[in-house]
Amino acid sequence: MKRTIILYGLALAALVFLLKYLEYQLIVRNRSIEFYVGIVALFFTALGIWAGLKLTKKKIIILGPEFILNETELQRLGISKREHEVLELMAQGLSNQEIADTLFVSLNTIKTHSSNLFLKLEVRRRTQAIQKAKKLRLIP
Amino acid sequence: MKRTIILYGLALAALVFLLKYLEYQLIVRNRSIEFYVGIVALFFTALGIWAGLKLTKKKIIILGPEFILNETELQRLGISKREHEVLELMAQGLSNQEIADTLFVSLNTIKTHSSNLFLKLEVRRRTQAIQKAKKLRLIP
DNA sequence: AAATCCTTCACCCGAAAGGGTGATTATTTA
DNA sequence: TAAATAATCACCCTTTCGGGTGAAGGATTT
Repeated sequence: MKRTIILYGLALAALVFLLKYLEYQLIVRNRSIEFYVGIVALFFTALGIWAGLKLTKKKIIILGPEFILNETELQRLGISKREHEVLELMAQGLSNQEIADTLFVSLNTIKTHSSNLFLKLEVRRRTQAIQKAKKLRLIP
Repeated sequence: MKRTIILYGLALAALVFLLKYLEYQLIVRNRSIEFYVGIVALFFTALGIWAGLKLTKKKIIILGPEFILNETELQRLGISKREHEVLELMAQGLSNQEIADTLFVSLNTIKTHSSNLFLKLEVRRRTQAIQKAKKLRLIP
């Protein structure tokens, strides 16, 4: 930030110098006004681009990756709501028994859901299922 | 992109108009050159800022989150190189047997490594280990 | 009403994962 | 040199996972 302020100061100093120099040139030599105006235009266009870059850089870096559920893929794979719930809890590192307790159903039910999930996701292990589900943006 | 080109064209047209207008003003009225140069400077600074914004916007949005290994945390937890390797393969959804085959060691060795990993990461399952390792930026 | 889908649960079995203990070898450190 | 650390492997045992099959009840669709 300090550097930015210093550079702005230098740019203003350059502006004063440029104006005085052009004024001198206009008297000594005989060139059209457009020529000098063109130079000023070029100089300040460059200055503006630089300023524009400075202004945006930091703002855009703040942008974090936000999760948007890919419902299209969810439907394409035919994953039901309950299966999706199980998938989410699975991704949170819960065991089948813990998932069963969380959803108030039996362990066998969760086993059925997870087996169906593996078939639909075309994987063999829960770690792979989590990986693939994250890749397809089915879970955060 | 088309809009940008059109706007650039409009800006150039405005430049020509501005120059001619200033030329006329310089003859009819009696103002200093600095005044007109100042106007041009302002105009092109604004134009430059706008151009700068246009140029950066799309390029910077492409920036994805890049992985920087948290070696401090790695040392704090006392995770060795080999254990870290196993952790990475684990996160890729490989089974212990597959990890053993990849690293050309026995299944028992991988079991030892993974057990030590779970102790150091204070977790009970590999899914939790992967979760925690990602959170601590030990793996991508 | 019949077909389909979702959810639930059960049983069996084998494979994988995880916990504990102990041991060897090489490298590094004190 | 002795101690500590890292990597390797083995054996035993329990828990968890995953595959296969079957089935019952409810909701939706045809």
